[in-house]
Amino acid sequence: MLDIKLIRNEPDKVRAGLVRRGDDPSAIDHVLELDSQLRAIGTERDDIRSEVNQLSKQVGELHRDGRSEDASELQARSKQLGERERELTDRAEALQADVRLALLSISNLPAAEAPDGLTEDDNVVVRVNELPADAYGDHQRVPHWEIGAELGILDVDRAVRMSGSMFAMYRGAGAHLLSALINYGLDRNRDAFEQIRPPTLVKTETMVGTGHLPKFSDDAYQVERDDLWAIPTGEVPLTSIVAGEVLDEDELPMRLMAHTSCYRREAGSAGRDTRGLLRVHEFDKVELYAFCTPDDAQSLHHEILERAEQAIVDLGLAHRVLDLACGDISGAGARTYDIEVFAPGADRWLEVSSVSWCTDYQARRANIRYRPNGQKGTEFVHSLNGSGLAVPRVWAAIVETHRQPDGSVRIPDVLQPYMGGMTAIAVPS
RNA sequence: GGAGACGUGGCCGAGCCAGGUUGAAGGCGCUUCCCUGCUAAGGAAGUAACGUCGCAAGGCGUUCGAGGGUUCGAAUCCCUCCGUCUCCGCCA
Repeated sequence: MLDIKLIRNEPDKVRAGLVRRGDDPSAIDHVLELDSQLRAIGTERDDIRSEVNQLSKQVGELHRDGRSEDASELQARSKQLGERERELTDRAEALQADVRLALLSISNLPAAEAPDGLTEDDNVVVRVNELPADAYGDHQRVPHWEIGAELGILDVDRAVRMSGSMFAMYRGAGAHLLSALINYGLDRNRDAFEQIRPPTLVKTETMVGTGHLPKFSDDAYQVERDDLWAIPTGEVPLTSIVAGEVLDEDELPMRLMAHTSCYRREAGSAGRDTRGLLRVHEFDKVELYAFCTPDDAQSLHHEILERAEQAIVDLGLAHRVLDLACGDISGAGARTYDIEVFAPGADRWLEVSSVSWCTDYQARRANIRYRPNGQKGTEFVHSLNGSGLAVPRVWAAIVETHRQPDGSVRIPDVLQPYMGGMTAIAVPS
């Protein structure tokens, strides 16, 4: 969430930022109104509390001096003030909740460098490593679900039978390719990122802390009986690792990565992209994450982007990088790059990574701070996240791109060590 | 799942079942200064976060796992929840 002080001091700047996103700037006026009421009531309440504290202290002294009789008048007055105090506290708490709610619904301000525009058509293509349309042979123009069935490496039908639509099951070399991709994704970042294997079921308050609730409750799987939620992304536990903590500056930047399953109900996209692996309820992902000082944020942002991008390039896939327009950046982000790979069989670009710089927006909500060296006090950290590798779509792009005229699928060189030296997945005889 | 013990400031650890100058003793760590060929040792002072008011100095408020309750007043009493530890049971 945004800093209420920023909204107070520079409301026009905040409004301008929201307008760039296409959001309604009047939310700011609402917050300011609530905030000024809250402060007025808070001041009055604090004054009364102060008086009650004074009186109580005096009562204590009287009791100690053996003059308990003289205390009753003070006690009566204090009790009376207490009623008023309770009243004001109730109102203050209600207002506080309102302010927080209003604040939570306001998105992060886009970075100055983020491209203008409100829709995905305004996204700026930063880099393309695209082959001409006629570079793909007919053998590559086969969708992965057909290839998967032919080679016996992807069994959607049986997955659907046991779990319903939009679930998938990998078999044999297909499953091997899946685990290879995961290990490949982790190993390339092991030089700088600490690997985490977090829980994938988390408490309600954890989901709230990262902003995935209540806003996206329809899109998350809930285990009601135990009040747990299946994580929609590794970002949830990774953010929560240091939630509420004050870090030493020496601990920053803190770079974390995790391979987790991710669970999404995809409630808003029922009926869309239902074929194969384009959109599934449960998928594997290697997530890269970093907490850092504001000074380091932009260079880290580019580093994570480069790591995610290079992983795709080394797999021999056509890809492009988009600098998202203000209106297309998700709520917590100030600037986001998307990486898309081209899947020739499905004949479309697939988003495989979204690398976001969240400034201190996420940290403020999750209350993650650090102590700047040589200064007193604390500052909120900046947080960055990006998919190192979203497995199913990359799997799909590999299978389609590297399909050979004889129907076999060549394993990219960089993955062969992860598959016991296997160079291709052959057509069953 | 059953029985018990516990949860205090950056850390350790008093206080809690005698509720009132306890935002919290003492120690460690850290910062500054003094002493000192260097270092070590020693001495002095300082050392939470957040909110709010104020140009500032500073004032006020909140926080002793979380949330409620009792009271003029709660780290201290009561209730609920979360977590940790020990024992028993159960099970990968």
